[in-house]
Amino acid sequence: MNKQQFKEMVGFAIKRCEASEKKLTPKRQQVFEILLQANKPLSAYELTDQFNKQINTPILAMSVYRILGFLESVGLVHRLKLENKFIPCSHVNDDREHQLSMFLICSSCNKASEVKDLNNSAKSLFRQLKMRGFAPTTSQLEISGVCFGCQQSTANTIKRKDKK
Amino acid sequence: MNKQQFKEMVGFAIKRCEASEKKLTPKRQQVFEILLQANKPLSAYELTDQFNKQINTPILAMSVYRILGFLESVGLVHRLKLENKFIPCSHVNDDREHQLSMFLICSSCNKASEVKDLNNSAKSLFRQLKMRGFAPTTSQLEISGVCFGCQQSTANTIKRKDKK
DNA sequence: GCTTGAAATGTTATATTGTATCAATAGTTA
DNA sequence: TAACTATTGATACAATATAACATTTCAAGC
Repeated sequence: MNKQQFKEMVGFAIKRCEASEKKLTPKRQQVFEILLQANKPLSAYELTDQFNKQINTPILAMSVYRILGFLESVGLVHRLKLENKFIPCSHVNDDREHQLSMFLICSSCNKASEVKDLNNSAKSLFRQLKMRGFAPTTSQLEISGVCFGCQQSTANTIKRKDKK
Repeated sequence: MNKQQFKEMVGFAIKRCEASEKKLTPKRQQVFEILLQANKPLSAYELTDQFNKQINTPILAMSVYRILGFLESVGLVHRLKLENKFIPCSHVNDDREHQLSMFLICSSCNKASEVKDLNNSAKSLFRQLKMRGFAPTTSQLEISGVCFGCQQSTANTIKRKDKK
């Protein structure tokens, strides 16, 4: 994430909080910023450690949990249940209500990306379930796998091995 | 789950372990049976408590974790990440390799059911992702929502309220 | 200015979930 | 029987998460 994007995201957070008349206090903003900089999901405790390394007003894990709860409640952060970690919501410049997000979690590099429900595949899956009597409320599908970059490097590694 | 089904499931577990040349020890079988009887997902500690209520040879949570790990490794138990709980695999009489399971978790009654990927909806979702560069390895989709039974009772409750 | 009430944060304690480690035991094989 | 392996016991501890109450901050109204 470059500086420009970072600023955009922070600006979005400020806007979002103003819109819902909630306060983005310094610590709340700092927690959000650390999550942005991390570039991968962080656990609450990893976040706490990072906070205390970077910022001179110390914070306790308890507060981090509360702040993460707040950020989640205003839709700025998502909690990944597969890993008990947190990532910032990626929908800057997109105030539409979150329909259905998918989180693609790479088991190789541990990064996660939030993607839209392309082709409404997930939506149609949910429709199937509904037709059969189960009414989904999940708004978040978490899928682990291997991202494009890691597939490439694995392929290269194998190639190199072959050459020997 | 009736007695007949229960016996079938236990029989399946025995068969499955024999097939993979692993031992289904008494405790392993008892843990599996408790999970069957529970009729809903249990956490490792809930399972431990239940075990110690029902069975006179006490067990520690540590052992329960190990046994759950074993049962998972032979495909008799699934771990639901959404809730950190465990349920028995429902695929009795079905030795095919587990392709893709979906777990429908009711947030009202807390029961969970494992369903097949009807219409290959999930499969086609995964295909979409693969085409876009992400290779899913998840074999388990967890979806929370409200089951049919609970939808009915909620509807009835609302009706009753309306009458007043 | 002061006060007061609500929201945020600090602080401590504790609950819950999960793993590491080494000892003891049981079951199997030579 | 001896020796090896797998299983389980037992203790400790790590990691994740919440409860409860105290303190601070800060805006609203006097």
